Amino acid sequence: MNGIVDCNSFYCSCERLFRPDLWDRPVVVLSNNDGCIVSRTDEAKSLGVDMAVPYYQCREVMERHGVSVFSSNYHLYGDMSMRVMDTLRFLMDDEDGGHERVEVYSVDEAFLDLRHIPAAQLHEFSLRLRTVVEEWTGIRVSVGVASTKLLSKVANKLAKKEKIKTNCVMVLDTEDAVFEALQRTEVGDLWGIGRRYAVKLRDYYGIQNAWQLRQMPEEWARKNLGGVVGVRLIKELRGEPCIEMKDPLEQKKMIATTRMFGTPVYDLQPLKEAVATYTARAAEKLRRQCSAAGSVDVFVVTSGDASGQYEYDPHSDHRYSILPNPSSVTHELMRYVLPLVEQLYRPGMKYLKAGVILGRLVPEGAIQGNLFVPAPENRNGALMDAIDNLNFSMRDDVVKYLASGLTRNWKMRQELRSRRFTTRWGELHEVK
DNA sequence: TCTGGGGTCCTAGGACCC
DNA sequence: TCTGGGGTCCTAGGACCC
Repeated sequence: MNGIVDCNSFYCSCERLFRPDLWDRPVVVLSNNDGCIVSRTDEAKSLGVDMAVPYYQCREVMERHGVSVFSSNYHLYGDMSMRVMDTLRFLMDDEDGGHERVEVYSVDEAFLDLRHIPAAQLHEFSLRLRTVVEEWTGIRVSVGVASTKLLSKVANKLAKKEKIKTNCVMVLDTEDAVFEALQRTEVGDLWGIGRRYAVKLRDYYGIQNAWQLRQMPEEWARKNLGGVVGVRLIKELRGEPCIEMKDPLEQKKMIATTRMFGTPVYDLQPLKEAVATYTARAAEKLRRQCSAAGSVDVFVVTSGDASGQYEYDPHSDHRYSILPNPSSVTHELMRYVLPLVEQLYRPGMKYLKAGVILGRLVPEGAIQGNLFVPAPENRNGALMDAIDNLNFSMRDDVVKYLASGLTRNWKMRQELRSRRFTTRWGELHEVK
């Protein structure tokens, strides 16, 4: 059997850890740039605060009801995530590095391979996971268990919907249980069915719930639900596992760093500084997984012109270069990135966002030589190591490239961020 | 004034090869 | 005069996830 553990309102739960006064109060956390709602507690949800809604649209309602609002504090969430995952690995007896039973799927979710747990003990074991994780980390989780990943996601969602009745744990171990769960699951709530497909299924095919979808033939899914993706979805609904546990050592195939600007940018210089900064960040991620990039892609998003258009009507444009030799050295990447910014720049435009995407990644140890271009003599590995170590140990960017700029007026807004309680000495929780 | 960031997988279609 | 069939590789774009 397969399980999934999912933290309840993860970002909000992290904020509550250090604010016990908010324990039963409505809380939300905002995306970068304080743009929209990315996490909300049940209390906020019942006030009608929806997920992914722009902050400015529900600000008034939230103020009226005294909702506590936080900017994203990724230092805190990242650290808490590690603690939760470590706890799961311990409880799953997953420490010897052999076959991995815990697959970290996102910052707040992990799939579990439960084949070693006897069927009769699955429920008790899941309850134990839930209880111990809460005791050790303070984070409450929900557990769903079933024969496939997709079905365990269904179980998890239902467990979370009826926390009191289920104690945040649901095991679908009989045909009847699966039937009932799928009947109660709207098709748009299924993992793999997004907004587009949900509308199509409901309006065009009259399919409302997951059980109805399960009755559809595979060939129909191949035609109308994204090819093999749709077929896999139907099979998983029927209890036939098609989505394997992923190898945790797999490397990323692309690495991106992209940001909205805190305030719009109009000039070339700050635009270049921002993109240079993103390049440095992306290159760090690249080196952390010991890869080198064979291509760089820069994109910008504009809206109207500098005269101040009213409507929000974003347009994006991009340019890319293929590197003669894959590289992971920040300033080598910048040498290809910055001319692309100049190509993209149009005076008088209002820039809202920009980003860098590193592609064609290869393992650093095995960079293929280019027959026609001599490899750079010094690969600057030691310099990059030194910068990475400094920046990592001091946490902030103490060493940076001049191309990244010094003033950084375009940096994102984060006006409501809590302290980095668990990762900064200077921001530790104080007990009086 | 104003809507995040970082990924994955898949398909269609064009260019090119023999 | 007239123009196949089979294959690969690449890119753009769509859909999805959290």
